[in-house]
Amino acid sequence: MVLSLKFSKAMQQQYPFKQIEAEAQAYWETNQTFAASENSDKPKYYCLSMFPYPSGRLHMGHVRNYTIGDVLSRFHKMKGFNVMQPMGWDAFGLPAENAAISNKTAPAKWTYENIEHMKTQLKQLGLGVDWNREIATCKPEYYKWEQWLFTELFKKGLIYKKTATVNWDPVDGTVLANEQVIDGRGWRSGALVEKRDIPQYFMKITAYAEELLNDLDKLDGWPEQVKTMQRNWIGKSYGCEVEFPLAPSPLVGEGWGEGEINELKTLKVYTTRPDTLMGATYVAVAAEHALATLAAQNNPALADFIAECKRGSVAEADVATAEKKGMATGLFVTHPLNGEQLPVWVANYVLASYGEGAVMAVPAHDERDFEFAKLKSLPIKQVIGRKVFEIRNHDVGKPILEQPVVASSEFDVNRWQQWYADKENTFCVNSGNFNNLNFEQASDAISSALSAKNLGKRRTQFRLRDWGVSRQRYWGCPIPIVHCAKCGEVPVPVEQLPVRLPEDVTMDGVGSPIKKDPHFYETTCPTCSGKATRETDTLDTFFESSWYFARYASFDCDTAMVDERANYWLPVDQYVGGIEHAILHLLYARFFNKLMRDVGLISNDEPFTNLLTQGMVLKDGTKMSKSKGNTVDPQALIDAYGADTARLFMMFAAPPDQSLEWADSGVEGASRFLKRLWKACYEHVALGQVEAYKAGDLSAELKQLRLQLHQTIEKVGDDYGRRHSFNTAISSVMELMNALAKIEATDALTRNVRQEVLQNVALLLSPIVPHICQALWQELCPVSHIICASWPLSDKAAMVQDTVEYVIQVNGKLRGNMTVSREANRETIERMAQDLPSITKFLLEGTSVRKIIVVPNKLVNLVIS
RNA sequence: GCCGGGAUGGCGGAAUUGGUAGACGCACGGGACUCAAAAUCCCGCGUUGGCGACAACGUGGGGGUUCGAUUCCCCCUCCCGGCACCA
Repeated sequence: MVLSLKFSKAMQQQYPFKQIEAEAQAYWETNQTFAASENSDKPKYYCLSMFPYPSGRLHMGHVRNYTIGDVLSRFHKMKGFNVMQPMGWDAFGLPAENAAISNKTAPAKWTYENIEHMKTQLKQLGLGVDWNREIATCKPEYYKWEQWLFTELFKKGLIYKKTATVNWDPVDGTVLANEQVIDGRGWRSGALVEKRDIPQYFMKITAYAEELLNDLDKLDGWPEQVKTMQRNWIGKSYGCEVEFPLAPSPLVGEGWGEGEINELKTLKVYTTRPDTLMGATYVAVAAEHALATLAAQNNPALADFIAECKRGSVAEADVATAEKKGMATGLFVTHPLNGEQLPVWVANYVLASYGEGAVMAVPAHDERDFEFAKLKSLPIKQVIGRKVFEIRNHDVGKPILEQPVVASSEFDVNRWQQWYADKENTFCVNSGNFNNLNFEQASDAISSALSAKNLGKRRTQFRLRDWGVSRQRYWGCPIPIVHCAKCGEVPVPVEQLPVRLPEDVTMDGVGSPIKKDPHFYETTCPTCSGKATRETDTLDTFFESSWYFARYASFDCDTAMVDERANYWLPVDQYVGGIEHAILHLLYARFFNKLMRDVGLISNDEPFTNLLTQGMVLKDGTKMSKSKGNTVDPQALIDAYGADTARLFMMFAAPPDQSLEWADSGVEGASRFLKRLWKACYEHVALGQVEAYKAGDLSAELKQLRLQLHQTIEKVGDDYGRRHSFNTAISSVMELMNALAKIEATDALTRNVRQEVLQNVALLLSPIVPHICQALWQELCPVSHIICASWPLSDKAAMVQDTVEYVIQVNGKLRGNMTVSREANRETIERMAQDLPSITKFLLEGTSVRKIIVVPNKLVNLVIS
């Protein structure tokens, strides 16, 4: 009685979320509950969510991402793992520069203020994060080490310099990001954007293409869709290099055969379809191709056309969707096998950055070549045929005509293109010696014929290109190179690192401040001590986010990029982040992991064992993002309902990997559920403390409740651990609470069962709504603390059922159901099904049961006619 | 354009290995409580026909495989993500 008084006083009738959440968060902070240590007997579990860009305020995507990571972290802690969940800031980037210009502040100041604010917000969410390990990529202690890695890779030749094309705003005189080009114009100036070549540093990611591709097979814990996207991005293909000798031409006049033309005796192309070589009717080169430049020398019209092609953004989506344009160069090449003269065209649909920047065009079979050939009235020659199949009712797909269709009187290019895609059932036609060979045979024969003439050879090609890491921007990590007139490009020695980025700058909107700051760029050569200049470009911000996962393990190490603790924590056991990072970020991080392995820093091959790609949070059908200005501020949600409601709603609204369309309604439902849960515990505790059910004869109703409880324990564990299906976990706990609410009795045994249910509900929900569960546990089990509790085990004995429900179908339609003893044999089940009153009416005279399908413990289907 | 996804009631979603379509929640309608309202609790809620029992239809559209398809196969439409300098 004394106890009951105490509890009814301590526990308020209303659900006081503000007080509960503040108390729980203070408890975790005081007790350093989530501080991770390498000294543990438990298996380690490194749970990492993609760190945020400090844009100013938390958005719903962050709430979703970090709640998912937190649920998994807390669940694994309960399952007995030594958990580390760190947090940090992807702090360099373009938005800070834009904000600095419009707010007349320095990017550093803006960034640090945002970090402070967002950190407060993240703490309000109640994440089980080890904040001791917090990192910000804009701090010299962090970027010092990527500068060091840069110099090491530079010395190894894995970083090199070459020219690359950027978007150039001729009015502002600046390089534009693809995002800053709107409909081919600069977003501030409105000027038509031009493509411009500038020298830049590149990382040789192509040297790792094969391994990056092959190791995808090891990543069983990654979604298939992400691995497929990466495979296609790396794009390994088996094809053939073909050389088309250049025919002499009056257009190039005196220059022909001399000087640079000597290097252009042939036009080299790469094709994945050597079997169609005999169908090539022209060749096309990109506007950037050397042959285009050469042909334009004495051809002003062509020079104008090339200039036109060089207008607009460099983004591949823009290039690939542009209206097809082309111009003949007046040059011809010789077909390497049949000797025909083929015209050389400059075409805007040829990508300069893939293969050789030139293609052989087979308009009969390739859609883009066809469209271009039609536009320019170029010849079209069919070289692939297919056996014709006549489809009759009972012998579908059996070939009845063995003759190929060589030429169609009607122009049926659609069919030809289908045959091109079908490498299995097609063969060459109109191809001289190669007629009747299939794809494999023709590809081999044609490649051999080319090799014999020294005009081509088999080749493996990757679509993946080396990674350009130079940015002509201020708010990024300075590239640690010194340019010396005598010694060339000199990497900054480790003792002179970091090359610090000055933080006290004024952004005037025209170029990077460090490019105009002699204090920054004037220096001496580390090798000869002569006058020299610093590189003023900074690194792509993907550089920082490609290795942060390793730094969390060695967050305070000041002697190396990472230390031996990295090998304890790595690889990350669970990585959680947006699907929009499926290719670039995840590929670069995998690449860096291998680079760090190869310089001896870590030993694992892959950084992320399991990957959960969360779907986008959408608003009005489009991605919620600051740049689109359609964000919903989660702060209002937390203020009005508390973090637990926000967390519960985000987890309940959609499965984590699906996109989630934001809707304000629905939050109320989450809040109502927590209030009901609170009330149920309040009413229970108010009657005095009891033990959870251990033994005793239960009514059918209580047996049923315990059955549901223990089924729910199993389901929720499976939903968290294996399925990552948080929404269904929540709904099954809701169902359990609905069942509990129907039981009103307050006798001792009922109260024991109710205690058991409520205790377990607190445990099951604590990964999702940790604050309220901690408060409820204090009332339900005041002698222990929920943060130390293990994941509950289900009681197998409670789950034994002696009957099974069967569904009865007639011809696949639901017509009845029945309860059958678990021991019933098949004959009994079949007979019982046919004897059901709801079934007998379908078994009238004139019908007969043709077949009975029995799916054990599920259904019976009577097939009648 | 290319690569990868998605589409289920008025809405978010469930159906885990081809086996009861619509769990759970929201919204809505009705009722209880209240002077009244809010909150809370109870009941109903795919569409069509029927007083009803019930029946037919129904998972973006079209075809196919199967005793049985939201689930597998083929074709199409629309929407979303990525496309190398947004992060």
